[in-house]
Amino acid sequence: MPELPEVETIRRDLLPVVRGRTVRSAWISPDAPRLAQLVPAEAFCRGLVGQRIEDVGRRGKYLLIHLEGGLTWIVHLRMTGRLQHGRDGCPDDPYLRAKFGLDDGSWLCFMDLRKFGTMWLVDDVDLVTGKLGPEPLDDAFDVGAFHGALKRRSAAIKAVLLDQAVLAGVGNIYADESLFRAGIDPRKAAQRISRPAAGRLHEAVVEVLLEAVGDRGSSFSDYVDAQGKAGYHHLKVRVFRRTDEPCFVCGTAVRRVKVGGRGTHFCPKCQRR
DNA sequence: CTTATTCCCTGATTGC
DNA sequence: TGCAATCAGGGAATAA
Repeated sequence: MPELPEVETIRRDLLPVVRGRTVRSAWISPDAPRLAQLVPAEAFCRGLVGQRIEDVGRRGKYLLIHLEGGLTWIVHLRMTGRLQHGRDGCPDDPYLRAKFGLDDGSWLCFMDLRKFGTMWLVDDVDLVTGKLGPEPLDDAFDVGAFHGALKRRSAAIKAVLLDQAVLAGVGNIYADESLFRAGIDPRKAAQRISRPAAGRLHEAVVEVLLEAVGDRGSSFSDYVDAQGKAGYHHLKVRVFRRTDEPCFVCGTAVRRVKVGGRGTHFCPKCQRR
């Protein structure tokens, strides 16, 4: 499942191969009717053809392909979406939902088993990303403001970490990993997190995300980078999907519970309420 | 404003 | 073994 580190890896992969390229053709599969947002697929494709790619950015889990002339092509991969660059065409994949031909003969290929992925073509990025919280790897991710946001929420800290309006880009994997590193029980009410604990969590989120970016993301199931290769960070996780396996710190069996409707993994000894 | 629940989607897993 | 029910989860929509 692509979270901030996975989307950032794709951004970095795509930037040098698509910058300066012009979209020559666009196709969206009729079996992916929800892929193009706001406008029908045909209008979306028409709007994209002829556009030159100026830059590739990211906001949270959203990939921002900035086009010359002010439009931005926004891609969200959700659960199983993949965005790959093909030198001479797209992979022969039954879940290929869209493909975009570039003026150097290469292709941008979008695969998505579960069809949750979405794209927008907008002149105002804020229309899509306006409600997102701070970027955890920017200076804008301030400890004091973070603790203040937690103070206002009675929900479990795990659920609040997943709220993109509090913090942009953290999903299930990195929420569990960050809480483990900070030694906080994921079920603890966010408003009961002390200032020192909020400081530890702030630091843990940044560390975990930086390490995962360095490892080119985690490939638990579907995620691959823009070349179709897996990341490495799933080999290093401490709790995520390690149910009943021993904690690397204390040996206690990792527990799995549901928090905010999401599978949640933690060490009952290292992470206390 | 908040929180909890449902939905989208399909392959993998679980249960009888 | 076989088939149906459940699970996985990001985020939008909806209910309360």
